[in-house]
Amino acid sequence: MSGNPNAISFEPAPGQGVLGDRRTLRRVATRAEIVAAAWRLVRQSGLAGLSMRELGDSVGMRAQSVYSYFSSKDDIFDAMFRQGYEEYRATIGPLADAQASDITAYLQAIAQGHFSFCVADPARFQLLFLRTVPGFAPSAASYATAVDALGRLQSGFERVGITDPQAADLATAVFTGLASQQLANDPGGDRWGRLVDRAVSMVLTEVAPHLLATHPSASRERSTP
Amino acid sequence: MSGNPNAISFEPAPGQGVLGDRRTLRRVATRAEIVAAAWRLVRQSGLAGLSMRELGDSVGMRAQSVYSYFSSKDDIFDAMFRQGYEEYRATIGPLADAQASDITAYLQAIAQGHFSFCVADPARFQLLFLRTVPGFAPSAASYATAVDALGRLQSGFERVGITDPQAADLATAVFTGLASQQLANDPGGDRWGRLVDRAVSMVLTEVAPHLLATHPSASRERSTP
DNA sequence: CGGGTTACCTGACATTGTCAGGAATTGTGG
DNA sequence: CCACAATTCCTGACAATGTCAGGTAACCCG
Repeated sequence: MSGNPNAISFEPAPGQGVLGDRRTLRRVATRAEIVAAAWRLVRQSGLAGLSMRELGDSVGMRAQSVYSYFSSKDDIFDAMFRQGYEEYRATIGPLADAQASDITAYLQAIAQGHFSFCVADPARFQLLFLRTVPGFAPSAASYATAVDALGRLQSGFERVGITDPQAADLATAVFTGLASQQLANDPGGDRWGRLVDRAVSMVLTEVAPHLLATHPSASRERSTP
Repeated sequence: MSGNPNAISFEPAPGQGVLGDRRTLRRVATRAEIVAAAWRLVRQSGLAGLSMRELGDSVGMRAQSVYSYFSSKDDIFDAMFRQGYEEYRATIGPLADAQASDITAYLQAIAQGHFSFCVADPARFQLLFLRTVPGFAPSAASYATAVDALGRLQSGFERVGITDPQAADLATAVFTGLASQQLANDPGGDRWGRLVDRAVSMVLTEVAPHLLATHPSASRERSTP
């Protein structure tokens, strides 16, 4: 069973000593290299433009050899999906953990971070948030990563008083909707990006007006013509 | 030049009399039949799953024969894009033209219509609003149709006092964002659909509070636990 | 230095969008 | 009515795709 070429393992064979993971090390490095190359290609040709041949070329091997690292193209997307959400977590987490004295400023930082993350890499946004790749569905493990990462957003919302799940859904829809519109209708511009702060105050007024009332000065920041 | 097989014309040859559009009639009918079949296939296999062979089969011809009606696959997407926005116009137009005595109810009808239209056909939503098809970009004519259709939404917004372009952008982002989240994270459910009315009142409060103030009873509708 | 695992390769297959060229159908003018 | 012209649809073929099967060379351990 350990010789099954279909079993893509990137953990050392069980029962093996501390040594011998020289190969394993090299293996995970190559996997990472492939995923990095995939991101590179995807950024310039779109998600659907990712070609196994090209991917192989860009890491110096034949397309078929990639299959000893990933069981299929979707498996590569899965690794990208996971990594994308790890990046997301790394982006949003610190913002969500930050000082939240000024509710509006706090949520603005999160919303801006979310928006920037989305528009910074359209292909990534499409993979993580749009579920638009032909037959791709994340594996359970990758999905768990996604849930965890989005949980950080959620907990950020909670800290500003958005505890109602429906309110949180509304907030994510607003912020993700801005990014989506930006990418679809004005890529490279800021037609929707400049609305983020306004959207924040809109959402806060809707879902947590009581908290805003205690900081009446906070919602005035966008009134510079 | 009139014998150029690459020229896909669905207008009668210039200089021809009133008769002789028998062929032309048949031609546009077949084109429509092809587009209809394409929608059917796309609805069950996704946008990227549309195959020329399958499409040909489903209208009773070979894939290559489709090329005498459409110059390429993208050309078919273009026709679908156009038709999709004509449907959108037919959906939103009447709602935008309706009586607008109760501002909130009026905008709710539009928002619900928009949302229903989006989630009714995920493939269509993707084609019209997400711009996620590999190399596709709408032709100038189809784009004009889209602009016109979206203009109806815009004019609906204007009738409830959303005249600021930025406010309109914000509103479309909110409503389209809800649909996008619904399709990506809870297809078939209504986790985001039930937030539409709430989103309407949120948007109105943000962009046209003065108008809401004159109808204070209108924004109370969602307070049923 | 053997033996087994691993890394990569070549070859092949089905499927894709699309071009080139031929046959059959159709509508029109003499 | 019939020949000409246009159109409709076909068959063949090409390059590119994702992926399977099987072979060879490199590595690591005892």
